[in-house]
Amino acid sequence: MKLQAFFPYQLAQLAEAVSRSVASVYADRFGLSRDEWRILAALAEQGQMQASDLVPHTSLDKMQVSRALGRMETAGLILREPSPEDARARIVKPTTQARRLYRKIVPMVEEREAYLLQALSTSERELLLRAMQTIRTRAMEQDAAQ
Amino acid sequence: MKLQAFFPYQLAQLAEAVSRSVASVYADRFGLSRDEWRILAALAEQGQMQASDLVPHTSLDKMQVSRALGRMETAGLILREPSPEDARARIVKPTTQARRLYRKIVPMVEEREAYLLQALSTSERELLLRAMQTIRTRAMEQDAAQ
DNA sequence: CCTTATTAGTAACATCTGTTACTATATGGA
DNA sequence: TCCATATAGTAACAGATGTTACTAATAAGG
Repeated sequence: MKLQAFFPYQLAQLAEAVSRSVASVYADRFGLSRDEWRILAALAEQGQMQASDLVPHTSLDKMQVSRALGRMETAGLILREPSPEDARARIVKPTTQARRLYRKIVPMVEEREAYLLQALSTSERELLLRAMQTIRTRAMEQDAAQ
Repeated sequence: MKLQAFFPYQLAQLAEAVSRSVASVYADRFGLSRDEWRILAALAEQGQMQASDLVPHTSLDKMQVSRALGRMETAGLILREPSPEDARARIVKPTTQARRLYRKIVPMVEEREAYLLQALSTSERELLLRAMQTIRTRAMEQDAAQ
């Protein structure tokens, strides 16, 4: 078997390169971790929600969310208020600063995304995204089987 | 911006799902980490080499290689002998046990790989791989620019 | 109600990982 | 030859991450 030709290996390489490329926007320039960036995006898109709702929106686990929120609170990016509906939960709200930061980052990462996909035609892009979805479903089937 | 539709996010999800799926073979069943698996594959394919040569063959950095080799030596998967050509380096050789393990794992991960790609036609698969290569090149351009 | 199970969130510990820097050896000019 | 620079490999520290388990609060069934 040739490792270099092994699909999961190639995919890991690609994902790492792309992740690094996008992180150079939100991490290097704005000091956000990937998890913080995801949470920022989810809150800016969806508005306030409690931490447990961030889990499905960001594909992070609850500990990653809890830690990222702690850092973001310190950095003044979020506020946490008691939930009137559930005394265990707290409502997470992005601050004005967070919204401003998000609006600053979005065009930059979108440009980066566009650049990466620019070499493909529209139909190639569509096929790529469909293939990714298909493969992901298959990959997840297996561990859902446990 | 919709996080769920953001290409780097989707790609990270896919890579994680695929990685998990393949790791369920070499990790859960044989106790290998991803790094150890890559080194095992490189050594089984290419034969003996020194640690620094494993770096380009596995896309790991030298510290990851050093640590994985330490564990693999303990586990009886490799031997390290002084290099006659360079007193700083040591030649890394897979043991018989390692080769046996590798031959056992290969068909299993290949089957898993085949399953993942089975839903695509040959031409779709080719396009996917080409697109992956193209995008990776673009993603790496940027940080090579520093 | 009441007791059992579940959920939200975090603490605490162990492990893993990234980074820096160090030792030993090798290489490449002046 | 000698000094500056580079390379192979690892140690050591700091910070990140995964796991377990805990507290507080809610839900669910008898």
